[in-house]
Amino acid sequence: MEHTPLSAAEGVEEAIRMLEGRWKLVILFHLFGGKLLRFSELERAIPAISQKMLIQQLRQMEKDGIVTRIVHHQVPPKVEYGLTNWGQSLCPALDALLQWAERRDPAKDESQG
Amino acid sequence: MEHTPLSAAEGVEEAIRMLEGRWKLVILFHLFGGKLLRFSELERAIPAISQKMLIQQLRQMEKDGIVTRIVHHQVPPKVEYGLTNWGQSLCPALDALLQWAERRDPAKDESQG
DNA sequence: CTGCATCCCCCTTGATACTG
DNA sequence: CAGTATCAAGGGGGATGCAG
Repeated sequence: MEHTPLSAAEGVEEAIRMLEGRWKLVILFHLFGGKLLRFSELERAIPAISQKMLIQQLRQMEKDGIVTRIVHHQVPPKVEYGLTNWGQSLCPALDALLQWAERRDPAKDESQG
Repeated sequence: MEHTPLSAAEGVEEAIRMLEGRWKLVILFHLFGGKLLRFSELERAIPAISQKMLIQQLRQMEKDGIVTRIVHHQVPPKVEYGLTNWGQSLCPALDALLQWAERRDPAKDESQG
């Protein structure tokens, strides 16, 4: 099955919505590599984010099947967040995005035709 | 130069901001392949977008060096939009994103550990 | 046809305080 | 430690009207 620009746009549009928001990608980057991070660890890793935003984005991504939430029933509470297989599979895409981002400075050739 | 998850997040974050918004990716998809589209053609290609959003996102991306604006000084006015080389180089990233998006349905294995 | 300006809504984000 | 509740602010985005 091939994808036309139209249908491709449709498909990606949905994916994009899952990644939208000011913090999701940042969170994902901290989770890549199969790392499991506690709520507080993520908080410390991303100082600029508020608890509300962190939990909100996390929940959203969990609902979308990108991240998993692992609850350890103990005192004090311990909850870890990681990526699902699908979430892990986002790595190539994000990496490509990173490559692109780094192409900004060098060899910037505005002429497109 | 290697990139830590932290610095990678920082770099991509800026790239992401350029792609953020409900319509930018959709617009980009219609422009991939070196296609030049007129304003009205883009409008028709993306019925759900308003003129304001279209021109706004276009301008933004032009400012960011992703798209080029080609004005034909004639009557009636004719303006075409296309991708810069840098914009074209986004293709792999978007394609990877597309691959990811299409992995949703098949082989969906939530178990991540 | 192309593009900009204005008004308006409301969702996202954010700051703070509180609970289990 | 983890998560929720509430209130306030800003910007994204929609509808409409106007101009070159």
